[in-house]
Amino acid sequence: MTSNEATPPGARTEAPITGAAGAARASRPRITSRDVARLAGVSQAAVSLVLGDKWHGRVSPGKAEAVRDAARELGYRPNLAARSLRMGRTRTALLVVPALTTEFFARVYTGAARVAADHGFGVVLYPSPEGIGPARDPFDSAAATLDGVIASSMAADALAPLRDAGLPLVMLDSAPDDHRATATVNLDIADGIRQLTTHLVALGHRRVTHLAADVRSWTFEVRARAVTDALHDVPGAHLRRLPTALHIDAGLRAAHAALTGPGPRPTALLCDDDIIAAGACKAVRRLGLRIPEDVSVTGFDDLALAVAVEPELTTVRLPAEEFGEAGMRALMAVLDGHPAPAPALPVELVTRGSTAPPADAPGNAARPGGR
Amino acid sequence: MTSNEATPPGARTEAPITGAAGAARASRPRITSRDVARLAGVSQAAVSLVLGDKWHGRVSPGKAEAVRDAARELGYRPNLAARSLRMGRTRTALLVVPALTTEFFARVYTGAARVAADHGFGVVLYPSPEGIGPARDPFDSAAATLDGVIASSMAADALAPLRDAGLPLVMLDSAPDDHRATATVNLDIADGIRQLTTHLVALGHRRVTHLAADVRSWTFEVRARAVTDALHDVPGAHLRRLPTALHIDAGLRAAHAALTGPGPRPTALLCDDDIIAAGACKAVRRLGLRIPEDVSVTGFDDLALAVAVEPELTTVRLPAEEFGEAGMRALMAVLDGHPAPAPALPVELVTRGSTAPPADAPGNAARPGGR
DNA sequence: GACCGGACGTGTTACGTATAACTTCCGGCG
DNA sequence: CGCCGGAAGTTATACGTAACACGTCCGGTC
Repeated sequence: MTSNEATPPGARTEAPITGAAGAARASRPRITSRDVARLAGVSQAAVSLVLGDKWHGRVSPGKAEAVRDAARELGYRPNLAARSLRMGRTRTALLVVPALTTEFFARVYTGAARVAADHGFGVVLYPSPEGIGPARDPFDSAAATLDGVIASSMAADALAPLRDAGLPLVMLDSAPDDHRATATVNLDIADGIRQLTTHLVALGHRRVTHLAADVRSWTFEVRARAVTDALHDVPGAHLRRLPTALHIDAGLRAAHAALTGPGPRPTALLCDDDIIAAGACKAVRRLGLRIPEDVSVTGFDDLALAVAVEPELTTVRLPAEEFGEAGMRALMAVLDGHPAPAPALPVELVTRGSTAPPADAPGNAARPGGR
Repeated sequence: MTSNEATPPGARTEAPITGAAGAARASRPRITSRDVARLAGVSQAAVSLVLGDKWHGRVSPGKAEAVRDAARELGYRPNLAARSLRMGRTRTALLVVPALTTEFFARVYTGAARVAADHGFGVVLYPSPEGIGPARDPFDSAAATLDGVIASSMAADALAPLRDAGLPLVMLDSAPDDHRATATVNLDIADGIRQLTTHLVALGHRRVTHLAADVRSWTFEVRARAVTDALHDVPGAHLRRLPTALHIDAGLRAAHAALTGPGPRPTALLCDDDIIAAGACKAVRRLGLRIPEDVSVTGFDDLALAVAVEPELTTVRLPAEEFGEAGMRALMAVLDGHPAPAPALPVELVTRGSTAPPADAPGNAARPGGR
C-alpha cells in the first residue's frame, strides 16, 4: 500500500529540504502541475483551476490554499510552451523598432511593456535588421508565437510575413489609412512642427532650411508637409529643403551644403531629428558661425543628446512612453474585439539656447551673396 | 475504401487555389504539419523528418521534394510552442541589458543575434526594470521558456530567479570568479584605461580627476583600479576620484565639483563613460574654461555622442558587436557541454580633439588656489 | 531456401497545460 | 419518497510536434 505510486494525501515524502529559497537545485528537475497536484493531494485539473484563478465554486477554499502552498514550496512555474500550445495564444506582443540605437524607442518600449504587464502580456523586441542577416524573420526572432505586433512605420518593410499570417498589427505614427495596419496610433507631429515654426517666425526668421530625413515614412512626410504649410502664409518666408540621413555626419554635410549653397544664407536650420541637429551644429561652428546669433538650429524628439550639445537644442518633446502605452492599449483593444479610435498624442515645444532672433531681424533685408 | 478517412496517396482535394502567395488569407486557418503531409501524400512523421533535415536514408528524395513543395505551397510554419513543448528546448536566449537607452548594448545585441542565428537560435531582449514594475520577472517577460541567458553584470540584480532555475548564465564584463555566472566574457577594459592614462601622461598631465560611475559593477571597479595603478608610478602624479551617476547632468555636477574644489585644479578629467564626459564638457565651458587648452576631457565607449559634442571626445572604442558575438558563442559552448575559455577582447584608444597638453606642461608647476 | 540488413515509411506516444464533460455527494423541496 | 441542483472534484482530451519503435519490401549471401 505504501508502495502505491499514487501518493496518498498527507504524504509529503518528496521535497527534502527546499526551505523556500533552496540554492542547491543544480540541473533542472522540471516541476509540472502534476507534481504540485501530488503534493497538494488533488488532481492536476484542480491545480490548473486554482492557479488560473477559476476555482470559485469548483474547489473548496481549503484545498485551494493547499495548492497554492504546494506550488510555492516546489517553486512551480507553468510551462509556457505547453500553455501556449493549449490555448492557442501566447500573451506575447512583438514590438518592432527601426533600430535599437534609438533612445526614443527605448522609452516607447517601457510604456508598452507597462501596459502589457497590466494585461498579463509580455513584450518581445525585434530590432529591424541592420547588420543581422537581411532576411531575418521577425517570426522566429522571438522564438515564440505571437498574439500581435506593434511596429514603427519606419520598420514596415520587415512586416510582410507577419501581416500575411493575419496577426493584428498596430502601426506607430503611420498614415491613418495605411492598409497594412489593423490600427494606428499617432503623435501630433504636425502640431509640433507648427509650434516650432511659429517659434522661429516669431523670433523673426524668414529664411529657413528644412533638413529632412530621407526616410520614406509617414512621420517624416508629415514633418515636411507641416513645415511647408506653416511657412506658406508667412510673408517674405523662404523655405528650402535638403534631404539627409539620420546620422550625425550626414546632418553635418547637409547643413554645410545649406549654409554654403547659392542664394542668401538661411538664418534657421529646422532639423527633423535631434541627431541631425547635432550634426548641423557642428557644421555651423566649422564655418565659423555662431549658434544662435548667426544661425538658429532646432531638433526634434528631445533626446538626451539635445542637452549634451552646446548650446542646448530647442526641440519638440515627444511623449515616448505614453506613445508606447497607447500603442499597446490599441493592440489590446483589437485583441478584445473592440475597434480602437485614437486621438493623436500632444507634443510639446521645448525652447533652449539654440534659437534666437536672427542678426538681420526683424527687417528681413535680403543679404545678397551669402557666398 | 474510398470513404476511408486516411486520404489515399494522390488525392489532393483540400487546397482550393492558394497559388504560392495567396493574399486573401484573412483570419488564420492554422496550417499544421499534418496538412502538409496530406497534401504531399505522406505521413506527418515524414514531414517532420524532411523539414528537420533528418531524412537521409529514411525518406526517398522524391517524397522529400514533394514535402518541401507542399510546405512552401501552404506557407507552413511550424508551431513553435508545440516544438518547444516536445523538445524541452526553445532555441532562445535572453539578453539582459541594464537599460535600453544605451547604444552600446544595441550593438552588443546585434552581434549576439548574428551568432545566435548561425546556431538556429533567437534572441530576446530584457531591459532591466526602470519604470516597469520593480518585481517584473525576466522569466515571463519573454513569455517563452529559455535555454540560456546573457546578462550585463550591471543588470545582475534581476537574475536571481533565472539562476535558481538552473539556466546557463553568461555574464558580460563580470569578475572572472563571479559565482553567479556559468561563464564570463570580458573586454580588456583595464588595457583601455591604461592606454588612455598613458596618453594623458604623455601629453604632460599630472593632476587627473577620475569621474567614476557610481555603479557597483565589475566593469567600473576595473576602471578605478586601472586608473590608480597606471598613475601610481608616474612621478608627480596626483589622482582624485569623484563618483557620479551615468547621466549628463550628473557628470556636469561632478565635473563642476572637480574643477572648483579645493587644491590645484586638475588638468584632465578622465570619465568612465562618454555620457559623463559630455556632461563634464558642459561644466568646463560654463566655468569659462576651454577644452582642451585649459582642461582635457576623455570618455569611454565611443558612442555616437562622442563625436556629437564639441570638441569631439578622445575616448576608448569598445568592440561592442564582437562582444555580443563572444557572449553568444560562450553560451552556445556551454549548451554544447564544452567549457569555454575566453580571452578578453582588445579595445582601442581613439584620440580626438578633447585632449591636448596642459597649459602648464611640462614643468607641472603647482598652481595654488585653483579656485 | 533461409536469413540478413538496409531503404523507406508509418503508427504511436509524450511533452504540460486548460477545460469540457462527467461523477459523486448532499441538502432541500414538492 | 423521488428528484433536482449546486458544490467539489476527477477523468479525459486536444493542442502540434519530434522521434522511438515497429513494419515491409527487396536485393544479396551462405
